[in-house]
Amino acid sequence: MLTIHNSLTRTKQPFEPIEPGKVRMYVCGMTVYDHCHLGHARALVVFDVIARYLRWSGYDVTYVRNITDIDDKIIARANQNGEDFRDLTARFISAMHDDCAALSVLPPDHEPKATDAVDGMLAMIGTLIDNGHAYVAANGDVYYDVSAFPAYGKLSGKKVEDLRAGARVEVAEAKDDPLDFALWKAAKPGEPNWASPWGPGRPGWHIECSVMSTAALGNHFDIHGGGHDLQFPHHENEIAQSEGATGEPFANYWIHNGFVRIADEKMSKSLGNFLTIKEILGRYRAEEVRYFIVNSHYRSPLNYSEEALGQARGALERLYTALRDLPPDDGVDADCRARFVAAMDDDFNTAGAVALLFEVAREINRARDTDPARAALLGNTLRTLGGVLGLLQEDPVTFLQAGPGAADALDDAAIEATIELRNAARQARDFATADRLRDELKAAGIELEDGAGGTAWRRA
RNA sequence: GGCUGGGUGGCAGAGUGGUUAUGCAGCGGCCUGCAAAGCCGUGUACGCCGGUUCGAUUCCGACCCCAGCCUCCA
Repeated sequence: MLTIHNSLTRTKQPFEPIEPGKVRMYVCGMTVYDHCHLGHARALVVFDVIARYLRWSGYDVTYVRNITDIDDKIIARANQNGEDFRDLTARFISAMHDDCAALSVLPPDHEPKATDAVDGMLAMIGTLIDNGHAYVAANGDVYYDVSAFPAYGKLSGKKVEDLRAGARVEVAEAKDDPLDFALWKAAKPGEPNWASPWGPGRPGWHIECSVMSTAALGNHFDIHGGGHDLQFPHHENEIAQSEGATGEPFANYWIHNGFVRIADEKMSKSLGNFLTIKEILGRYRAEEVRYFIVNSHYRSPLNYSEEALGQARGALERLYTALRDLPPDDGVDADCRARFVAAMDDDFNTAGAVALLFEVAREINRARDTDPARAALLGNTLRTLGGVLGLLQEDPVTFLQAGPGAADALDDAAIEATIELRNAARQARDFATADRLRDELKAAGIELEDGAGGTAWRRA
């Protein structure tokens, strides 16, 4: 039985989909004005794993992850570059897709863009005005009236009075209440804009997600996810908009992933302490990054460090080494599967699931010589369960020989030629020469392993 | 200040009212010409102080410290 920690209730609860066997899930995606950083990678990977696991568990999953392709930052960046905002966003959407592919993040079923959903936003804003949840301000903006939604604060645990007490003073106050937020922003000169009943303008950020989610999944759906920083105000506002407009409950389960930290601080654009996915992939393999993310619980803070990524490399080497030289098999060991499921069913405990992977690897190594059939079965088990986490899908020898990915001093042919020379020396019991050749390779980053079937090598 | 979530062995990171997490690194052994890989063994970890209990890292209370949100943010 799958249990999920629901941000809405702040408790772990059994997962019961609205429609048996089906899961409808919406996750807030990227605002595309720059390259994705490691924090984005975590969100991408976390929800990718959740979608993969739900599917593997037998659910018919509809996974929607949006793209915010119009907002203040996009406009500012496009102006700064002197280009049309559409060119800017097209470029970064493409870059994001490259990052996703590198990290084995599967495409969602739908990936709606805000600029394609403006009609729906106009409709929802109209409904909110009509039913008294929103108002048109003197400056042409349309605001949501927080006081008309008594449940406001239920997701974030905040009280309206507290928020009002802490509210910052706004310049040029057009709102009735500092807590009210923009649904529609009247166009300023030179800004991209769309026609609306309230004059030309553009949508507020929060309304986008209310509209794109319900358009794809219906008014009431199962899971809504996103980064922990979106919980307030973004997700709180989505609830207010959607429930205010439809009168139906919005999402049943809210899932928020924790941040990536660097030196005990949140990694973010605004702090400027971020590493882009591309930068990291220049130094570490994508699978190492993915392992690093999946090796901790999705709600915990994840501290970035060189050492942690280095440990991911060692861990994956162990797993792939166990997978090497096994006969094919298409079975999955029932006991291992059950233990994997028990971990994942406990609020997607990927760290516990990864621990099980290592136990399977040890069993393979034990059975390898004594019970090859069992080793083969466990090998397929390891590969299959790893695959649910998006890991261990490469050919083991390819993975081990590929090394860290930096430019290599020696190519494969040179390595193999040296190994042949060395083995000839070993044959002649000229161990001094053999050891010298091995030392040369080691100096070039190549580790040798003499086995019954010959000499294997890998880049360390 | 209000509201969230944390503090686990050298590092990373799960979990539990009493019995081995797991990985990386280390140490000893086996294997090996020697290594490597692998296997076996090996670490009196659970922020501090009280309380409940036969027994608490695990429950309760106070305290200290850290991060996040309250402004754009995965």
